[in-house]
Parts: sequence; structure tokens; C-alpha cells
Amino acid sequence: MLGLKRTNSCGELMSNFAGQEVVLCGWVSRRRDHGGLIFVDLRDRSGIVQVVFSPEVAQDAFLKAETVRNEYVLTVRGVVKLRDSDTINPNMPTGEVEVNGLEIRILNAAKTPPFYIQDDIDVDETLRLKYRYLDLRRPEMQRNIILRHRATKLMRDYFDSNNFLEVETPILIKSTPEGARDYLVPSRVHPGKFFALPQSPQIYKQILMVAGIERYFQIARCFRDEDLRADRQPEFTQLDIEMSFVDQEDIMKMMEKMLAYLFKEANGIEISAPFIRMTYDDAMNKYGSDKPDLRFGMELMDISEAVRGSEFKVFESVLKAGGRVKAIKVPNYSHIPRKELDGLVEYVGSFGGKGLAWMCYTPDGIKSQITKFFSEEIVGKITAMTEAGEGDLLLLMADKPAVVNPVLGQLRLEMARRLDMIDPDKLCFLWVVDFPMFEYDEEEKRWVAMHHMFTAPRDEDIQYLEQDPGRVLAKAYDVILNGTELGGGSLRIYQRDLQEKVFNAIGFSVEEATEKFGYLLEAFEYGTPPHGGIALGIDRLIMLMAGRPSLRDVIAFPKTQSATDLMAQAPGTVAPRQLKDLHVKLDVLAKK
RNA sequence: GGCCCCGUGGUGUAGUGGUCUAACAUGCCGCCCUGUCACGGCGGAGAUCGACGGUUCAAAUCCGUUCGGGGUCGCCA
Repeated sequence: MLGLKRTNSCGELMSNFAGQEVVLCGWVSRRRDHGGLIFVDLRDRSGIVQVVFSPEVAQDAFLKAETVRNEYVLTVRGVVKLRDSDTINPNMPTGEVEVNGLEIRILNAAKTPPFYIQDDIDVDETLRLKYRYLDLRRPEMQRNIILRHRATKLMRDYFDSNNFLEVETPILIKSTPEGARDYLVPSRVHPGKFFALPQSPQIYKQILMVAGIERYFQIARCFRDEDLRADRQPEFTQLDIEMSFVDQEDIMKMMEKMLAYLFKEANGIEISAPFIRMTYDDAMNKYGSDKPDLRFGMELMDISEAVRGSEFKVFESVLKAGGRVKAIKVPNYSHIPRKELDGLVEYVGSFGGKGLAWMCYTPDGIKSQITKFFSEEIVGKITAMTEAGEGDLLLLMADKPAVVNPVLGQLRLEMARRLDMIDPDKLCFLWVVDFPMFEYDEEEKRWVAMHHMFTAPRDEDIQYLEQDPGRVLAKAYDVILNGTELGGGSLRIYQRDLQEKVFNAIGFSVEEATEKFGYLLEAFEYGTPPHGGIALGIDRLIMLMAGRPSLRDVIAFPKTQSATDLMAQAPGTVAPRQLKDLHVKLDVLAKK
């Protein structure tokens, strides 16, 4: 490349560069060979510009351009010129100019890629993941990577200017009980012992508060060895925050401002703060979810009192057992085909719903399989209570709240998707607050912490910790965007005796607690400030900002659903010697 | 661990028991072409239909197993 130093990027060449000689570097996005004239679309990170090679302008460059193929890596020297008005391409940002190629250096040839390096391709994701370096060359993926960079930069700027310190915490830590399955790393030095990879930096950030850091943040990699989803990867990134001398509102305000700043600077979108605050109870009762999507209505309605005393045995027995009868009103869908209704019964079944009733308010009256069990009065009460009118469809379910709420909540989302009721451009943030401290684990027959075991109970509920743990609410809060949990946090326990009470409530003995995190309990005795924090899932946040349906589109090198890296072929086998060093013996037979 | 969807030239699809010696588009290769921008024209190469087993006179097509990918329930404090 002697004497040819890159002077400009492809995407920046606009009409004001006309007449300038430039040296560009990039990849051949496309070549159009007209025999006596060759067009090369040259692409770099900034964009694409058209380079023209003509034998009259530069014979050598023209001959070399004939040999060039897609994805060849070039340095091109040429002169920017305005295009004739009839050859302007309004579809590309640089379409008013082109570069008259004077000289080409082929820095590297390239094999024909297995898929097009362009947006909106329709290829199996397996291929994209295997050739991730080609996938990432596509402009839309580059935009995602750039957005992610900008977003994390803005976060760092924001927290820096609010007097936070970014502190790194260890990746090799001690396995702690509860929560997700740990990724484990065997210790060579300590035979039979293991490190765990952090599910979050929880304990370290609390200890940083004891250490007087006061305001901590970290863009932290976290690991959870659980099954994957479109919005769940086994390793993911959290924006982790912890603050001393604050209450719940302080933390929520700090995050609201950060999110408003982020969306404004990165996406140019104004979002209104403060966000709605909704109690966990309200969220479950009205939306059947602790992460409600508020972009549309169709709330769950409790019609137990309207149907009480009917001839319909299913409803009556549920009500007698303390359950509820609830409904959602699907607007303008009373003409739903019978076949789809049957499908919905099956749909709720997949979530544990035992049945589904319907009332179609058609122009010819109410069509329903259950109104024959209802008096006119009851039908009237239902209609009044739900404000159902002609054209509406009521979907009804009866069960205990722990079933009817989540299942109807799922149905609410499904109906909204089917009827296209969700505005994809809307951003609905909210806080869900007043979470229960514990939930009962049927398998283990004990209470477990809903958020985590360092979460502080509300002061007024501490009295119930021993007798009635189910009644205790926590100083915990989740931030939700469009039905996705962006993150959650809590105020923490900072007194040893209260922490021990909570351990007690979840059946955690003092000995066990001491063995697992005695260091934290001990730290609490050396002057711990009141503190609390929150963590946001950065991958999910970027996914929503980029409007992508999958986390994999905003992670440079994501894993497949079976937690493998198709490009690097990880995980892989290791040499027997490595296992020996680690004192690890396998109980699986190596595949032939 | 359960349920659902997908797997056919490089890529995306069609073909759902025989007429498939597998079609179409695009990409690739060659020739032609001086204003294209998804350039165009002509010609050519390229697939034992994910793998294995079974049913059948006959399988891309039906059945079973398995592998890979995706979605989801469980799981994910």
C-alpha cells in the first residue's frame, strides 16, 4: 500500500467533495461490468459509494477492475465527481456523486460468500452464525453493532457525569445457592474445587457499598446455564448499578433519566418520565403478568360477582374453592370462526388453562356455549360489567388466581398479536413495584426469594417474616418496556440480624449461610450504608432499540438455542492432559 | 425434559408415492456489451433431496430413529 493512504470513507462522499482526489478502502459490494465501463460499489463501515472504471480514464485500473469479484478488498484512488442529473441514484446516500477510478490495488481476493452481504436477506440462521464475519459485514448488522457501542458509551457518560465509578468485579467467583444453574470452572490448584461464573455481580457490588464506593456501575458480563430463548442467551450483559444512601425513588429516577437520555441521544426519541408505577398485584390482576405490555388495552376483568349463582357448574365450583372468573374483551372480533375458538382452547391448555368459554356479541345476539346456564340477569350483569357491545368477543376463564391470571394474560397477548393491536412504534415503560418477598416452591416445599435473598422487606412487613412469609412485600422494582423485563432491582438488607431472618424464612441455616457468604455477613458488621441498586439487560435493551426480534441480532457472536457457537464450534473436547490437570474425570464416552 | 415448525444445486423456494434422468429464481463460470446501480443479452457448470433404518414392484414424497436450526412450556432468584 506504499503511497496510497486512505483519505476518506465511502459513506461520507457527498456533492461537496466534488473535484477532490480521494483514496478509499473497502470491500466490493457489487460489480457491474458493461464491457467498456465497469461500476464497482465499494463498501466500508460508513456506507457504499460507486466507483467507475473506464479505459479512457485509466487503462490499468480498468483491466484490474475486470478481475475483481464480490467481497474483494480494495484500495482505490480516484476523483469524486458529480453525476449527471440523469444518472443520480436517489436510493443511496452517496448517489449524487461517484468516484472516477484512477488506480486500484487489490489487497485481497475473496471466495464467493455463501449468502448476500446485504440487508433483508432470507437465509437460514445457521449459515449466518457459521459465517458470522460475513453476516456482521451486512449494513443492518453493522448498524446494530454501532448502536450498541453508542448506547453503552452514552451509559458510561451518563453515570460518569452522575458521579458513579465503574468497577470491575471478578469473573471467577464462588458458586452461590439459589437462582439459575451456574457455569462452573474447575480449579487446577485446588483439586475438587470449582469456581462459578457470575450470574450477576450482586454480592460484590454490595460489598463495594460497604467499601465506600457509594455509586457503582459496571457493564458486566453475566452467565446462566439455563435453556435459551429469543430473548435469553447463556452469557449476556448487564448494566449493573448500586448506590448508597438512597431510597427506591432515587434509584428509579436515576434510571428513568438515564433511559430518557439514552433514547434521545441514540434514537432521537423523547420518552416521558416518570414512568407509570404499578403494583405487582395490579399487574397480575389486570394484565396477568409481572411485565405487562401496555401498548394496548384489553385488560383482564374480574366478573366473578356477575356470574356468581349461575347454573354453570364449572364456574360455581371454582368460585366455591376461592377461585375467580375473569374475562378479556376482544374488540370487533365477535365473528371469530368456530375453528379458531377451538384453537384458543388448545392454546390456553398449553399454558395450563383447563378450559375457555366465549361470548360472541354478534348482530344476531350473543353466541356462546355457556349462556344457556345463565339467567338473563347474569348475562346482563356480565354485559354491563365488561361494557361489551355488538361486535365484541368475550373470552372467559375460571380458575384460581395463580392460573387464571397468567393464562388469560398470555391469551391477551396472543389475541393482540393476531388482531394486530400492537403499535410497533410505541414505547411503553413502567415500573412494577411491591413485589412479594417470597414465592412458594412446590417442588422443594419451601419459600424461596422472588428477587434474591439480599432484598429488603418493606419495614411494615418485617413482623410477618416468621409467621406469614407469603404476606411480606419487598422493596423491589422491575422496569418494563413493551412487555419485556428490562431489568430489576431492590433496596438491600444492610443489617445482619434482618439478613439472618430472611435466610431463616427460606430455610437457610446460619451455618449454611455462613459457609456460603459469611464474608458478606461479616462485612455488614463493619459499617454498611443503606444501599440498593438495579441491573438492566443491555442485550434486551439494544434489541428493543434496534427493533429486532432476537437478541442474536445485537450480539456479535451469539450462541444457538442449544448453547453452541456455530462459528468457533464451541464447546469442544479437550485433551486428556487438560482434564488430568484439573482433576476432572468424565462419565461420558467420547464420540467416535 | 415436553410440544410445535423447518432441513431439496452456493442461496431461497417448488415438487407430498411412478411421467423426477428433480423445476424455478438468484448466485457462480465463460462470451458479448461505455451509464449501470437487484445492469442487460447469450451459453454453461452445479443437488444421489440433513443422516441412518424401514414400508413398497417403486420413496425427495409414507413410517421410525437420529443430527442440526428456530419458536415455546418447564427452567431462567
